[in-house]
Amino acid sequence: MYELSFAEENYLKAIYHLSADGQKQVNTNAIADRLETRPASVSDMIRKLSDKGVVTYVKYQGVKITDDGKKKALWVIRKHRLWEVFLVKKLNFHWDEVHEIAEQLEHIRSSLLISRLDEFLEFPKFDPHGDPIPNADGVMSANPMTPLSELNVGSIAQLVSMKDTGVIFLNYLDRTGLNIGTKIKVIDTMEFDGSMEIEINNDKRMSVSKQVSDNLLVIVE
Amino acid sequence: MYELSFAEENYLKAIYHLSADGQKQVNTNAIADRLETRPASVSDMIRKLSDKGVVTYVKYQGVKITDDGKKKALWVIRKHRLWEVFLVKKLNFHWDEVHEIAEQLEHIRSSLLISRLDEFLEFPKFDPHGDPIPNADGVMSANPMTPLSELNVGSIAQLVSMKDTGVIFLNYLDRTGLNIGTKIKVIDTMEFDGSMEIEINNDKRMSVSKQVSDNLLVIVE
DNA sequence: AATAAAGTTTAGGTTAATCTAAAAATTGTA
DNA sequence: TACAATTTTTAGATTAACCTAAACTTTATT
Ligand SMILES: [Mn+2]
Ligand SMILES: [Mn+2]
Ligand SMILES: [Mn+2]
Ligand SMILES: [Mn+2]
Repeated sequence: MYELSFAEENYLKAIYHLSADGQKQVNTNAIADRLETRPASVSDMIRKLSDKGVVTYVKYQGVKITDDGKKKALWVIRKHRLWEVFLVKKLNFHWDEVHEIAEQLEHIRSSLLISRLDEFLEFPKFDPHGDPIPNADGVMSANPMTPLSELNVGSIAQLVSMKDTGVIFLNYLDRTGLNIGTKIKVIDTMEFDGSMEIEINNDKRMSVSKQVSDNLLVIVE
Repeated sequence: MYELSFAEENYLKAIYHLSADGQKQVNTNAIADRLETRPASVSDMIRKLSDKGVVTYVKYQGVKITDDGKKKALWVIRKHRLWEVFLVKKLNFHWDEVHEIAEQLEHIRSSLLISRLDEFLEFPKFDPHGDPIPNADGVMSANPMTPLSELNVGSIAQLVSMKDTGVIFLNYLDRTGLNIGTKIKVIDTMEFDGSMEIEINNDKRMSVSKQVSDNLLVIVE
């Protein structure tokens, strides 16, 4: 049972992300762009990955990730996202500061470490950017994200991402206490203007306009 | 400002440890032994480290770490030991399971990460093996470890390590409630057999033989 | 002091991961 | 369809980190 090098893991992850969950074939230049490397280096690496059985490869026709490759890519992604949660939830990093560090931490080898970390973080389903965390078997069990505005009265959901990521909107959210991870319960919806009465973190009640609820992406419990 | 590679960091750390805090010169074979590598590889690496100014080197006469090298080694050691504390205190690892994982984590590059981790762990002074954690400037401010047997009556200390790490001894300690971190107060010493009456965690009193107190390493408060 | 043993370095190779430049294949377009 | 543009691969290098085998220094022993 071989182990992938850091570089191989990074390539595999890039291929996975570029392939829309392993469906599409991925072109050499796309990989080179994403990893800020040269197409020639990508060709070299693709040969190696295909020898190891994590991708299939026909010259000049791009690369496709195999089931084994997908499993390995998702394991790296799981580690990356769990570490991001750790950095934000436990070490008080802001969600836009954690990527580079997680890029390093994702390569630490120890499945026991990751299961303990998962437990310590209370089995989060999403990372601080709202991306779902694969489980230990590489399955992303989580529901897809929906705009808050589509929920019915009584629904309980978790804020995981924003469509509008402009400073003005993010500032507004900061002021109101709407952060990624916040629990939201829909108390009421107002027909006439589409605004919504919500309760956040089982505590504070507030009203949000349709414009706001359209831009808040949540996962229903 | 260059950065050391993982391999360079591991060599430098080995040299630091083998040199008794940077005092002594270190021989090629000793480094090779410690890193389970070949003397020829060590010679190669020593040239590189000396080009980078972290060691001084006279052929056939071993290597000596420079002030800059010492600082860099201590930075890696700081990271290693803080991660060990994290693994034991937060992820419930046992102190004898953490070394290999810390050996990987020590190479993660981010000083902000380490200062946040330090804070999260409430600025620990010792790692789970009782070794002192250097501060951000590379200074180990903590008192050195001494065998419990050397303390005077009335001394208060913390159990930080064991000389004998055999299963039989560790089992004995488990049964008696003597764990790493335990607070120990010396109540009395018996001249005739060197045994000691101690109080642990401000609570239970017990007697330990000279053989035991010789093997318990403590830090005096 | 001479020689044997031990320790260390050098010479010459390998593998992983990168690069540039040039060749080859595919794709787009007139 | 022909040819140009784009994409991809190959050829040939480089650097880091290893290795074995052989040469060279230092140290220990008769
Ligand atoms: Mn990475
Ligand atoms: Mn993320
Ligand atoms: Mn290491
Ligand atoms: Mn330790």
